[in-house]
Amino acid sequence: MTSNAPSTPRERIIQAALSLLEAGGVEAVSTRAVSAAADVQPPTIYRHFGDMQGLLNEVASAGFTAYLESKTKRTRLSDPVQELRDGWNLHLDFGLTHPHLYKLMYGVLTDNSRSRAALESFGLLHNVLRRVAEAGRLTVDVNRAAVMIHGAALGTTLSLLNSQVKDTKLSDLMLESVLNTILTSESKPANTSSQSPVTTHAVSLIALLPELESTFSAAERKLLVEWLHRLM
Amino acid sequence: MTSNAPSTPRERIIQAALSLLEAGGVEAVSTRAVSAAADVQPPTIYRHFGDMQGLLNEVASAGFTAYLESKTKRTRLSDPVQELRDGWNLHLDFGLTHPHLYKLMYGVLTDNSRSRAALESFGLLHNVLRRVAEAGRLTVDVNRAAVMIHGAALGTTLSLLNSQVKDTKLSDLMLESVLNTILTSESKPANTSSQSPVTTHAVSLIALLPELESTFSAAERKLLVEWLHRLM
DNA sequence: TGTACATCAGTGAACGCGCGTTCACTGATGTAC
DNA sequence: TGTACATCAGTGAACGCGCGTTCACTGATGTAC
Repeated sequence: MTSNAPSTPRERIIQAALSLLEAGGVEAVSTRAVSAAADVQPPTIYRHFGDMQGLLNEVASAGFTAYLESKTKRTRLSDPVQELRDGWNLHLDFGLTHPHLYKLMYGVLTDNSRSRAALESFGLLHNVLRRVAEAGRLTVDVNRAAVMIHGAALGTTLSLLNSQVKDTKLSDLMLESVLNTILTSESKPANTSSQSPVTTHAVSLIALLPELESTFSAAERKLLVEWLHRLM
Repeated sequence: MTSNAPSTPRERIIQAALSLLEAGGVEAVSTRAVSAAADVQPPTIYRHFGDMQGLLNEVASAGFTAYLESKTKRTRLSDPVQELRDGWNLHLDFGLTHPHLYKLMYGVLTDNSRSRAALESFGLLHNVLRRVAEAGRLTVDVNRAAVMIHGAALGTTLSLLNSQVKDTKLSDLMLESVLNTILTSESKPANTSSQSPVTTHAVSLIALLPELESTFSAAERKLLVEWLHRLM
């Protein structure tokens, strides 16, 4: 299992902190717990990272880098918009598989400005968007586009993390909403905002169904709702 | 200044906790600090709220309610879409003026599910969206629309809180992006005729049914058509 | 109306604990001459 | 090559502190008869 355990104290400390973070959240990362798990005395942490906050910063950065490296497929594609989509999916996947690390990275937990790792990821997003802009496909300022995409990704990720039932289409809908706003029309996705009219009518009917008390029996109503949902 | 200081210990405790929260974040809300500020002994907190978590829950709820009440203009408008926009702006304003309370409410800080206050606000959103759906202007399921709007609002609020430079147009762009996805085009409202909207949707669905070759079995289709006819 | 009793909000003091951090140290490694 | 010295990563032990929580209590208020 831990065959390739890192050998230097510094690496062991970061690894131990990362494990504690993923398992129990940022509150589980204490100097005592870390030093015990890394088989080191507490002062060693201070020698390497200055203080607890320095360690957390390093953990965020290391965790993010490790995740990025594990996804080596992330090459530069010819189509920057496709790269944008890939990056979005990568962002969500990262957040959903590493919730505590994710929250630490994006400074949601503290008042601190974002971690180095967050700035790095924001830089990647910026670069892709610049290429989109160079291709003449962006309708808004690069920075504004970056903030929009990042905000949408953040909100979507946190919503999915907090919700019990995962809406698998949520992520796609959110991305297409934003792309629809920031991309020129020729590069817009085919038909997301204007979903098939069938869906619209089904949605409306379901909403109006309670008014139709006497039209259907309970059993009929149940089956009808089920069918209408099939159309959405 | 504090002319109208609440008199009961319970009120004083909640007020004190709220003040500490707004001033120094959730970490500043300790039993010691609260009891000192409320001029009460620590055990009084336990008598009223069970434990620290209970107090925080109450604080989130009270703070949110107080904010909502301060915005009494929030009446039921004839246009639910306008109400949606108002609600969005209210959400962002709340988050930006009460960052710590906001983060506490929406459970971003902990693994806990959302607070009672968050559920309440989500319920309000749900209600407005149901009216939008009834007006035939929603292209997606009510719940999905609610999750999308909430996610976008959350991400936008947190992004603005974390960023140094506030992009004042960000909020509007995000809202319009989502609305563009979940609303039907406003220029062609679903019910122009004098027919009841139910009839319109039923007619439209029946007309579109032939496109849905694979969605229903022959028997299902037959029954569905019969039911839709009942609505005409 | 007066007495005896129950209820219970709030008090005062203390508990044990884990926290971040610091101090004086040791002992291995590298460097100058 | 050998010796003397500087550097510095890591140790072992301890610091003071504020934390959430608990205990036994007091004294005011309400209620039964």
